[in-house]
Amino acid sequence: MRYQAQAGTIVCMSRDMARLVAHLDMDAFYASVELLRRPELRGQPVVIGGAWPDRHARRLGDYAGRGVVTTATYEARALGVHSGMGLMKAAALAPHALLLPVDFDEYRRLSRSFKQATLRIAPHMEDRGIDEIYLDLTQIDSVHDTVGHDRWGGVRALVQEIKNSVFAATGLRCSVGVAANKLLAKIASDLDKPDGLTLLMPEDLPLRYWPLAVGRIHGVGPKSSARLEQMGYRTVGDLAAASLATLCERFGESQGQWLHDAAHGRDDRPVVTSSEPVSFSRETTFERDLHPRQDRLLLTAALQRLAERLWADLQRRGYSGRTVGIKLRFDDFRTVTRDTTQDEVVQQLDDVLHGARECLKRVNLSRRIRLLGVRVAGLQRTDVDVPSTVAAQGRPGRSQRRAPGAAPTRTAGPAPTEQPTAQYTLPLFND
DNA sequence: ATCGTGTTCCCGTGCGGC
DNA sequence: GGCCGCCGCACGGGAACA
Repeated sequence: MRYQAQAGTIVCMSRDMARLVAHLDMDAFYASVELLRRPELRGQPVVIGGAWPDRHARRLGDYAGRGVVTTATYEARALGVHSGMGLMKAAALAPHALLLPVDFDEYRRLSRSFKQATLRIAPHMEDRGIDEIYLDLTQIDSVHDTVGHDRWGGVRALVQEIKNSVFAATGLRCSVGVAANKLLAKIASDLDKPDGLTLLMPEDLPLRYWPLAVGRIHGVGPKSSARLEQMGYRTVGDLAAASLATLCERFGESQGQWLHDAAHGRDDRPVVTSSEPVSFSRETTFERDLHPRQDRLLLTAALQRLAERLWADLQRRGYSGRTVGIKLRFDDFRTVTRDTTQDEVVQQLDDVLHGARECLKRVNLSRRIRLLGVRVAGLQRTDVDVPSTVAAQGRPGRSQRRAPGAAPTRTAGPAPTEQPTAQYTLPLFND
C-alpha cells in the first residue's frame, strides 16, 4: 500500500489493484448550452466568443473587435474555426457563421447540474474546470460485473448510466474515456467525440495510443510539441521507443522521466476530490492599447476597477492573501508580471491597490499597454477562525496576530457591500 | 486588428540563514 | 573572515489548460 497526501486529502492506492479512472468531457460545452436556448440554430455553424450589451446573435463576418473563439459547434469546426482562434481570423474563415456572446453564469449553472448528476452515481470526483471531471470508478462494485461475454460490460453499463443521467439533468451530451489512470482516460475521452464512450486498456496502447501526435498528451503544448518534433519525436510511439536514459539526457531528469512514463501510459496521480485555491486574479484587455502617460487616467481607473472586483471576489469566497501582483501585456504581446509579499494578509481594498502600485513602480513602461491584471496569492481563509496551529504554517509569528480593534475580521455569510473608495490621485503610471 | 480570462505548475535565479 | 554547500523562500517568466 502507498499513501499519498494531497491538498489535505489522504488518498490510498493499492499497488496491486488496477485502478479504473474515467474522464468526462462535455461536448462543445458553451455552444451546446447556447443551442439549448436557441434550438432553431441547430445544424448551423455557431461560434461563441466576445461580449456585447444586447445579447443578440450576430453574423461572425460583421464582428469588429478583440476577442477569441471560446467554442465552436462541430459545423463551425468543419469550416476551420477552433477554440482560441482570434475572432477576426475566424470571421475571415466563416463570415456566415453566427456569433453569440459568452454567458458564464449560464455555463456555470449547467456545470453544477452535470456534476451533481454524475456525483450521485460516481461520488469519487475531481473537478477539472467548467466542463470536465475525472471519476475514480475503482470502488464501484458494478464495474467489475461481466455482462454476457463482455469483460467490460459492467464499466460500459455504468458509464452509459452516467451519460444518460447527465443528459436527463442538462439536455447535453458528453464524451467519456475509461482507462487505468487519468493520463489515458483523458486521451480516451478524446478518441470518439462527440457522445463517445471509449475504453483504453493496456493492450490497446500500441494501436490506439502510440500512433497519436505527441501534442495529444495532456501537458505537451505547442512549445514542447514543436521541440519534440524537431528532435524526431512526432508520435507517442516515437517517444515510447526511446530509452529513459536518452530522454533524460535530452530533456532533463524530471521532464525526461515524465515523458518516458507518459509514452508508456504510466501515471500515478490520484483522483483528488477536494482542493484549495492558490490565487485569485482579475485582468482585462483594453479596446485599444493604452499609452502609459497619455492614458494615465484610464489606466488608473481600470486598475481601481480590477482591484475592486478582485477584492469583492476574495471577500465573497472568504479569502485574503499576503502576495499582491500585477500583470501587463504590451502592444508587442510581451507579458511581464511583478509581485510583492507582505508579512500579513491584505486587510482592505487599499492594501491591494497599494501593493499593485508598488509593483508598477518596478515596470519599465515604454510601450503601449494592451492588458492589465491584478492578482492576490499566498491565500489564507478569513471566513472561519483558523486554529492557530494551522494558521501558523505560512509564516510563524506575526501573521496571525491582529491588534484588537484593527480592521474587523470578515464573518461568514454574504460579504458586506463594498464602500465607495477614494479615487487615487497619485500617478500610478509613471514613466 | 488574430491572439480573452482565470488558474496552476514548474524552473531558474538570487538571497539570507545555518 | 571567506568560502562552501544546502535549504527554503521570494520573485519572474514560461508553459499549459479549461
